[in-house]
Amino acid sequence: MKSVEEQLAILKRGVAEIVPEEELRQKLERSLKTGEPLRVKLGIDPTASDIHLGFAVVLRKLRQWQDLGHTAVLIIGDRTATIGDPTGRSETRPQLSLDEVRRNAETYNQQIFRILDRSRTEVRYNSEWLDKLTLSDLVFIASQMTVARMLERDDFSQRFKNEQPIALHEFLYPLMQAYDSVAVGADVEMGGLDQKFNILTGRDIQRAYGQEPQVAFLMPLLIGLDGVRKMSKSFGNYIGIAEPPEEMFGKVMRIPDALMRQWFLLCTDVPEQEVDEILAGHPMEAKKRLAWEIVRLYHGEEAADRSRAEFERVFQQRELPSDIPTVTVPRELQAMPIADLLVALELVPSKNEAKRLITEGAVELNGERITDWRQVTPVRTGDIVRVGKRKFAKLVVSQ
RNA sequence: GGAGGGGUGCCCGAGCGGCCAAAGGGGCCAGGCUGUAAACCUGGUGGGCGACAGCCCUUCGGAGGUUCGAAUCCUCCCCCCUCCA
Repeated sequence: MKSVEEQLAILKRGVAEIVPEEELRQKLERSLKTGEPLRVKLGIDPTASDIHLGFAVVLRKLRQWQDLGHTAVLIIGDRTATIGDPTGRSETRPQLSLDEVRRNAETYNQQIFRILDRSRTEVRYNSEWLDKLTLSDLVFIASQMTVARMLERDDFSQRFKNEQPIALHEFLYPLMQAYDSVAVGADVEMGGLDQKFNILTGRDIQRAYGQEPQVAFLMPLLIGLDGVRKMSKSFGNYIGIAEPPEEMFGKVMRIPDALMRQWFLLCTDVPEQEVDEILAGHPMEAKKRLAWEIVRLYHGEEAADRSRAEFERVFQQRELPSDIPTVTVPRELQAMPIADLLVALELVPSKNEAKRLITEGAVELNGERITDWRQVTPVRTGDIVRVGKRKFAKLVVSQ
């Protein structure tokens, strides 16, 4: 086992906050002495099915804990998801049914172990203990928290100020998450910076149950593709870890330059010093390296090389992608106004949209811009249609 | 339970009888410029028909009603917020 200092050095890379850091050191020391691994908790509510790079930041950190010999306690919040985490929300979260949650959890499980080490992960569902709580348990837990503290939270106070409704059950969420820590006896709880309140509440509730409080281990929130807001499915500014390599590469290339440093530190294993060297060079080269590193992590080196070559071909050399999806054109549609053709082939959602795009010069047939949506050009097998920057289709006329 | 305010397009928000498919902003899409970055400039942003004009259909919480005509007025219902209890 590595020394406490070595462990801390690894763990602290990219971290946002450790509260309180001194307690973490003590726990690590004790663990080293007794040989007893720390129990590092991570709670996830399977509210969506895909895991994105932002969440991967926390997962990757948890993986580091595992590699240092500690135990990851992964809590699937099947019960808490039916409450809905109010963190950062400007409105009440939809409450999911237990069924939906379990279905999402399936997908999660498949993706999550692309990052975590399955053999060193203890997976628990929190309905296991939350559903056993009695009313008097709940009253006891709730009595540990005050309304004032709850309302201090930025998300709640914002909503209160903006006259947005806050449902009473939303107050229960942090308390239940906190009780999870009691149930599994967590030494450390991981989470994004936005989880600070919830995780600190865990300390209070653990204390109330006579347990040693956990340490809050908080990772920064990864900024999403828009360069402004945190990466999140609901903002649509994310990259899923299961996305195809080329897609991933292309999306990384579209992030604002200013994000590169954070992304390098949080999404790759490139040593900090090397990151600085990379960033000192041409920004585009740096970004390609970033994209390459990320793709490699989830799809392997070969896929990373391929994506890079593809990117350079299509967007820098402006050549056609090597792999263009084919679309079958029924024979009778072979000669019809181009706008209708685009709709019929489902390359655009409506004819108005097709007209718009054509008028704007976004549509090309075999490399030639089409400007009149009424144009009737009989298409042949092998013709290439391009819509906008990134949408290509190879036509195949059916016999 | 009482009093008041409010529900508008993906989001915020103006409109309060016709000129409203609905100002303005954000987001998004496209074009330009580039490093497919950002910033910036331009245009677009319900659907359908059409020769750029123009026409038709669906939309302003829900259901009815008044009117030649309603997002705008009336009735009932649903939901949200504030204050008092």
